[in-house]
Amino acid sequence: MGAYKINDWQNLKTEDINELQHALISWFEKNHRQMPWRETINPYYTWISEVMLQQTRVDTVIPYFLRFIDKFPTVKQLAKADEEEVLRLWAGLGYYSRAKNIHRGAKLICEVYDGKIPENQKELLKIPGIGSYTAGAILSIAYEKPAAAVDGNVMRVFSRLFLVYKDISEGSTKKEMEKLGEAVVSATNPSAFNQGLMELGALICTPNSPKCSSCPLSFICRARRAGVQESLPVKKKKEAVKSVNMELGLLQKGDKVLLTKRPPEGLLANLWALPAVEGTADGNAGRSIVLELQESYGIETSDPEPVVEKSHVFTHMKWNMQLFRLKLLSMSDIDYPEIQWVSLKEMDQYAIPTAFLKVIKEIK
DNA sequence: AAGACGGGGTA
DNA sequence: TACCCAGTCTT
Repeated sequence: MGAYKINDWQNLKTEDINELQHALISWFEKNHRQMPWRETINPYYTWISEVMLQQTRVDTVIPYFLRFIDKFPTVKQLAKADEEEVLRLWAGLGYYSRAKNIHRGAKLICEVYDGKIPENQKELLKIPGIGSYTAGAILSIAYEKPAAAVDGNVMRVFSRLFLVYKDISEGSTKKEMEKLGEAVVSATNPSAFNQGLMELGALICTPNSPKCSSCPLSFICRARRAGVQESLPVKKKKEAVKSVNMELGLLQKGDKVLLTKRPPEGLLANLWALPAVEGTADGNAGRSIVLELQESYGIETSDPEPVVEKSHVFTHMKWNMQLFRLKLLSMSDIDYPEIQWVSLKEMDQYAIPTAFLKVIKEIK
């Protein structure tokens, strides 16, 4: 069985494409899951939900989406919000640059497009946080335009349907998949077609143990015919995660804990967290965090007392967190906006990443 | 082209 | 533990 060549699809018969479209769309109409952003057609809802869904599961997104549109029902209200508030509603969802981008995007849409989300790819791609996938999703789902919306699910489905052995982690493969997506998308119902591909990838054409016996497209699936569905798509192995050592300081005043706002760039940017210093795990355990608090905020403390050591694994990084209890001796009178004493009850008023929330709650 | 960037589910 | 995922931006 030879590898599929993408150009083969340009030779596909119109009837075959029609058959694919019809089978997929009718399957989607019958079998799709209910989601809050599917109840009405609202480009703002499509935009917010698609950004939240980037690298994130539906079940995780739903409560965040509902809170978000409740607080910011329109683009204009989002544009007027404080970034701090946007970030607070995003806390726990991960990839926090998405929150920053969506806020910047709302301002741009209000300033340049009078609060209306653009209807063409060129303008959509100018909005921070919208790349080729999200632009295609908005065009097809919110505006019924026959654009491709190719994400990881769709690449998996395509690689199996058309027996594509090219590595899907390569940029060139994604480009070819998008060409393919444009070639096969339904002109009459691009929304159901694109969502159908993704829903199929999520429910039937899963990464492991695909449920081919329930698949509405098994009759045209070349991987299924060849019996190789389990070994597709081809994807380059990821590098091993690198380890990062981090010292955390635990300072308590009554029932309050000291939190610091993280720097505006890099990991967990702009979120509130325990005071942290990266890159040290040596014989002088805890010394760096004492120094950091002294130099940055004029906080004098007693010697560090080890409390707990925890590791937290991110996608490509393993944090080794060493937590030290520090007794507060004195503080300067200067009011630093980037440090706060916060009680456990007040924590939900701050954008605190899950990794830190877990540590803090464990201590209390 | 490669690296940075969270978190939760699953085996 | 290791791998997976409804991606985008920066370098």
